[in-house]
Amino acid sequence: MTFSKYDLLKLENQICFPLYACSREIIKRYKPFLDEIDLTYTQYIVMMVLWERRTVNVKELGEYLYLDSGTLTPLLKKMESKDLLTRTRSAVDERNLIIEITEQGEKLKEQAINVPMQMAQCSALEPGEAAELYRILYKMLGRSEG
Amino acid sequence: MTFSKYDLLKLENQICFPLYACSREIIKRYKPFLDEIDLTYTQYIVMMVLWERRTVNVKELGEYLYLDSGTLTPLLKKMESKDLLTRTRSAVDERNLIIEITEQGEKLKEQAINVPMQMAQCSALEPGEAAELYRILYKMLGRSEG
DNA sequence: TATAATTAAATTGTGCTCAATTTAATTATA
DNA sequence: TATAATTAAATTGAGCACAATTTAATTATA
Repeated sequence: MTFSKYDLLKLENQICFPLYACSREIIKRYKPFLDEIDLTYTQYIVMMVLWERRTVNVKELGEYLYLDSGTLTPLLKKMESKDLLTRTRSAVDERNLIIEITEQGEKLKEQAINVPMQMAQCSALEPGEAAELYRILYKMLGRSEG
Repeated sequence: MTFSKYDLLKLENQICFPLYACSREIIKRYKPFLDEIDLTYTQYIVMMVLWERRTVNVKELGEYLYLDSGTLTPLLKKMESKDLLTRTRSAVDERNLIIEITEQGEKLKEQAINVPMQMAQCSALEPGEAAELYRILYKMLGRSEG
């Protein structure tokens, strides 16, 4: 077996590529389940934050989800028009936009409960592997946990 | 500690979310290095295939990269206009579009060689962790290797 | 061998994603 | 307290990503 400096440029030697491919493949697997509750994947993770916290501002939301206002602003406007959340300027500091879940948004949680269960069926990983994957990914993200 | 059926809906209990976030964060880290050789990340992985194989058709390329013609067609047209590759219908079967690397494209490999080296500096993972991550991701993708 | 079925790209339309810039509000400083 | 610096969202523009449909070529079948 001989090695070349070009080996580093082979697709099979990249760590980012399977990460990128895997992320998109799994999001595709979510699609049929998310279609049933009329959410895109990005809308779904926004709802996850709101189901836990009820209220959050755009900056915090962006930090949680690693998304910026260029992505979030139009997304949140669309979700507001779907009556999943409200957008209100903070009275204390008008630079901040406060996102709050609506009753409709809360209700959706009951239907969404089936999504992670259905997705779990799709995974080919052993529980230990999933845990290890989880740990490594959060290490890469530079957080100790979620 | 009490558990609820809603725990499954918490962002911190998802495996897809850190995958999705991590993928985008790493691609962002590539950007300054890829800017130097005037490639986007998607163009970079197309070039990786061409640096290894010189020639490939769109269907095969899509299988390697998990991308469809809706993504690849405009991408490849742009790369053709940058003189990185040529697009030619197969004489044997005109449904197939043959992508071939140009001399320019070959030359770019010399500059690109620095990209994986520079990226390696950015990684916070131990070699063993990177290997394990790699193994698990390809298992999820349903391939034995890259 | 006409017709039907299949296949490979291209096209269309929707929805992110992000860098860079702008706008408006707040805070720090001369 | 005016002015400068900082901050949070919004805006703009470029580039994917993908589902669904269309077009054109090839293969299978009646």
